[in-house]
Amino acid sequence: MLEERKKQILQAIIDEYISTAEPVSSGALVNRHGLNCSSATIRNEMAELEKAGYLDKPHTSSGRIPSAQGYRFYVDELVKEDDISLEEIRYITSKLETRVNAIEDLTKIATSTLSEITHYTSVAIGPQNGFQNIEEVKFVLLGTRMLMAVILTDTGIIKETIIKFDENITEEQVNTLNFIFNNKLKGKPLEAINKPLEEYIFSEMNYSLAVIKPVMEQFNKVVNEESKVYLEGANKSFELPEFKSLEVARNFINLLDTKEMMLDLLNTGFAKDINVYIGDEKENKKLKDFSIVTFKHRYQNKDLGTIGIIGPKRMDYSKVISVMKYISKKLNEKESEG
Amino acid sequence: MLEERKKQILQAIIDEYISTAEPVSSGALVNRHGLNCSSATIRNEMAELEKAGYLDKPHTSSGRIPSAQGYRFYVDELVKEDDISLEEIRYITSKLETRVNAIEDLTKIATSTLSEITHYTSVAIGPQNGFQNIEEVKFVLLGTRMLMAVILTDTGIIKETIIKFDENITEEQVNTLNFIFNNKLKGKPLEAINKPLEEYIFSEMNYSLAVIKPVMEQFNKVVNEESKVYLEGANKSFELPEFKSLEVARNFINLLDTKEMMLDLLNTGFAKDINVYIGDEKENKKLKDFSIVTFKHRYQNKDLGTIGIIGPKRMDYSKVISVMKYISKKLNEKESEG
DNA sequence: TTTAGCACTCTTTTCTCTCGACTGCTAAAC
DNA sequence: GTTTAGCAGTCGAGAGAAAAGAGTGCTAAA
Repeated sequence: MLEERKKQILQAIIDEYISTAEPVSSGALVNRHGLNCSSATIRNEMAELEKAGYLDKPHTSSGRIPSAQGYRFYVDELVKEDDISLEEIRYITSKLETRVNAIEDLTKIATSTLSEITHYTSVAIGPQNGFQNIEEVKFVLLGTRMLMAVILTDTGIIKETIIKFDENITEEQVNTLNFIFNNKLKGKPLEAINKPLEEYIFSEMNYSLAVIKPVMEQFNKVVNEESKVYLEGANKSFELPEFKSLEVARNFINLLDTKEMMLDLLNTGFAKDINVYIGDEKENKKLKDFSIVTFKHRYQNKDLGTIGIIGPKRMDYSKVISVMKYISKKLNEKESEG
Repeated sequence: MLEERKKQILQAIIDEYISTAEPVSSGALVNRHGLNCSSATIRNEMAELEKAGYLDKPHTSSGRIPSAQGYRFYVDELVKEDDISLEEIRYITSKLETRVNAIEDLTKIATSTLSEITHYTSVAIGPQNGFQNIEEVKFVLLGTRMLMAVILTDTGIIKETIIKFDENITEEQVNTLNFIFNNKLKGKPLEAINKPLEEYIFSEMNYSLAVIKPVMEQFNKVVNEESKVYLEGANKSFELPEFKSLEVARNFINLLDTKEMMLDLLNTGFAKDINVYIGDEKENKKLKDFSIVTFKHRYQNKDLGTIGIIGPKRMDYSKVISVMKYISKKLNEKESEG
């Protein structure tokens, strides 16, 4: 709907603003981007782009900055999705080739690599419990009054928890627990660990309450606990000019430090492979100065967690999206091998 | 060595500065603290305290602020060690009564409680591996090609790790592993997991390399991995006036974000129960504007980790030290019970 | 030894002025 | 019809000056 030249100019303005963080003037555009017209022509076009809502002006006699709508158009239509160098590809590949034993470690490596390459702050959370099925449950006696329970799910995520008892536990009791829980839970979603199960075991199995009660309590905790938030490169954001504003810096810290907020931000809205939320598109006032880009760490359509970047609205979307696409692809390949 | 009145005045100045963050004038002291003399007298005393090195003056016509030496004297001689209310005692007690299964969880609860009460940023790390002895090692088969190894130490810390294999593992092999490792490691310090052990098992036990190699690799990782840094209330610090300075804020973020630095800060120097490092007393330029107060989470002289507070030099030492003392005591009682 | 009083110092705030960067518009050129 | 040169007008950033205010140090008296 925008004429070709308007698109070009809009792209040039946003690119310029992304790299300088300063309002962009008509003169600067003509100088630094190969546009075949004069600054006066640019000024006319800019005025129209502003009228159409793609640009803002901090004050009458200043250059233009992109509006929220401008960024949105840029992300939807103008972004380069292969803005990634050979060197970066090599670096990512080498990082992701690290042999890991726990799948969460792979998410962590991907997250820190993402931050290293983009120089923004990256975050990750594990998968939501809801979408995981139990493959196996194992109880192990530690000492005489302590059990470790290990729950293996079909995503490869392993949850382990420790259960303490007031009386000694026998090997036989451990075996019974193993039998009961595998019998009832194998193949079921994690949510099968709930009150009805507890009641069933109490009544039908007629099994010692002193043993089963602490186990169920702890299992419930594991199922209901929030996933951990993994954060990388928080300090990098503080080098950016927008963080000179105390309010912006404080909002940022607040955001990162509020686990519920991070979980909420990373857990909603996955219409596309890569999802971009510009400013307060997520209806969160604290986000007004920031953008969030997320993708799901997936394997065979199983959710292994969410990885994201949180940075200034003026973030290098092309680079971030390109790198994410590549990492996402590599993660998938990696899983398939092993 | 300081006359009584000088001490009183120094205390009043530091108390005042701690609560206002503004240079303290002679007038303000007379008004707000019950000193039986005029502002002129105070001015004379202040001049002497400054000459003796306890106070600084930002500029000729301003009030005084404590110098590093002033804070040091305050912490060593003037601090109130029971600056804790009944309400706070109740809150701490209730928090620490939470039944936990893993000891690390207790450290975490203590850390977050500390931050909640003092309103400063608190940090914690687990114990150093060096001081722990192995009580038991257990291998558990998960699926067909995966083992979980659990190492139980005498501090109650449980380390678990996952080991993946390229070929199937039999129950018999698991039993052999359990036998070998318990045999060699029970009662030994964690560091017994090292090259010589590996070589011994290779040569003397003549046990399949395909099995033992991944196990030793993963064990080595566990023994050598750095402890996790647990952080609570980073955003609270940003409400403080000193964080209006961009440089201070940046240094702070940098500090918290650099794991090695945090480990270093929390792992050295435990002459007393509670250790206070004012400004760059720890020879770290980044700390110039901050103070750190730490204590060891101990049980029967076993190190269960370190808990600390990192805040502005102008921190409420009396409150921080009092709360820490109480939490430390409670942690000890708690362990003794159960 | 303490205190009142006052001159002096230095910061903070406010105001004004100038400089410079851009824009928007008009009128001419293509 | 579109593009461009030119120029008036707008606004912010920065420099300086001036005034206000907070506090000290010193002197001399209590």
